Amino acid sequence: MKIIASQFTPASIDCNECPIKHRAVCAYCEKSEMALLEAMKSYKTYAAGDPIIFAGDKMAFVGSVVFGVARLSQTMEDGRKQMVGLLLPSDFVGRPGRAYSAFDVEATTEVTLCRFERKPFEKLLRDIPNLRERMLEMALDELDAAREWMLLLGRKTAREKIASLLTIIARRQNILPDAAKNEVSFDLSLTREAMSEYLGLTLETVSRQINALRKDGVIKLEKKRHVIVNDFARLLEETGDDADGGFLA
Amino acid sequence: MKIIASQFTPASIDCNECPIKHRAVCAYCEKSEMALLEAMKSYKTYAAGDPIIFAGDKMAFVGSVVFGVARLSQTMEDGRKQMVGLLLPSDFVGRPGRAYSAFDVEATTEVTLCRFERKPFEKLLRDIPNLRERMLEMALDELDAAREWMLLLGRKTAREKIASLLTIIARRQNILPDAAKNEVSFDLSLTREAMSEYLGLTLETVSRQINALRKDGVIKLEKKRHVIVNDFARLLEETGDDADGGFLA
DNA sequence: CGACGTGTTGATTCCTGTCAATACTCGTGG
DNA sequence: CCACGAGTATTGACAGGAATCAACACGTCG
Repeated sequence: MKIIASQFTPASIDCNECPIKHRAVCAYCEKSEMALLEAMKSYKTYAAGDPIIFAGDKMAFVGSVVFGVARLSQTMEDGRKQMVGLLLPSDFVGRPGRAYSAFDVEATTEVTLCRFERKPFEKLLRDIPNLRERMLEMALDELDAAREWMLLLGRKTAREKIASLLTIIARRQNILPDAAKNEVSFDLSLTREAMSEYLGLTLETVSRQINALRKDGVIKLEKKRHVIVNDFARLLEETGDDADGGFLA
Repeated sequence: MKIIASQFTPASIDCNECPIKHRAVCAYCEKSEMALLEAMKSYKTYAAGDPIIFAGDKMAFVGSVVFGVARLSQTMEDGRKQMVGLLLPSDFVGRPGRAYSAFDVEATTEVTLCRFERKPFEKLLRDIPNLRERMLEMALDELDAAREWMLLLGRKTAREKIASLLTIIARRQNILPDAAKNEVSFDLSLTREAMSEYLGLTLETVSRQINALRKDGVIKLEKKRHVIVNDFARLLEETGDDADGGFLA
């Protein structure tokens, strides 16, 4: 058995110290409300590749991603697979008001969840306006993201899809380019296969297009998973999106 | 100028008589809460093809589709276009908490909206828990629908896409097949072009695949826009989805 | 070292897009 | 009444981009 970092993470975290407290579903809660959540939370860590929930399974809990990357996906009978959600720290897992999961949830890297049993959480959602408000806001944000993703899946070329994914990952890691230095670098926490599931491509096409972008000088690669972008504006052009759309939003 | 039906529809509707009162955003509201909404609502009708909001425009209002079909879509600089929402009666238009629309909204058929000014509506959303609860529920439902749609866009073949769209339209018009007679028929309120925007295809491919399904005896056509399905189970097989997935949900 | 997971690269196929010509439908106006 | 035109839909020929099938390279771990 591999030794994984989680074995050294504390069994629990003080909510005041929580790295996602400003963006998670609890972000708007007041002290007294936090106490209610804190009383019922528990942490669980999943190894990279482990399933968290299967589609059709009973959802006993919901929760927030604290560390790591998880993904939401759907699989067709013949094995075709499409990722439909990329869950980074502060993102919410599970759907209140629904007993069974419509999607598979898997850990992509090692993932730590802050979990709540579904039923009690749903009660808090009814009782705490601040919680429900944040939940609504997050759902609407995800809906917007899903719709951007639909444009990518339905209309973009393979090259544009790759460029778009790279900018999305760069943005979500908050490694936005300085006005001063236009260079960014970041890790792809996804394998080529995971990228292909995200983009609706085969992993071969992903590999080819990444290398095409490299050959064209749009990106540089280090160790296959680390990307260096010298000219972020150039990468943005390759996405097919409006030049400035992403930054004004 | 063409004479349109809307010129004969009443300027306002009593909420008690509203055809969407059980499913719209106001569905959970009590009498006193309905009164607040009723005081601020106004109706507006748009002709088929008319824009309702442009992406980037200030959103002065939000509202519910009462009659007709509208669509939410995104356009790339070079004209590629992807529909990202199909809005049928009771569906909500606009995003509370956001001043500018991220998407284009257009009337596909003639559409009547029950509109609320955005700012006052947002205040009610804060004040009326029943309203916020329904709003959250609708947002989560739309998110699930968007994720199903992503599977369609990313992984399904053209033929599967068409079959899927037909079942979606049949379901949303609540023309589910009787256990007794397995035959359903319904109108496509979408042009071939609108279908292509929904499915991430060209209109030529849509036309070809519809006719392929017809030649294979899966569907029959009347007047190009009316579909008759003799064997709904057969159509479901063509979608690529799990045979029973849709019905258990 | 060998096995496995991951990634790259090549040859080929085929589905869908593109370009183009031709019907069909429905109003409008001569 | 028929001709005309615009919008919608079908059909064909062809091209191209991504999928498929297959071989091989790289790194890590046992």
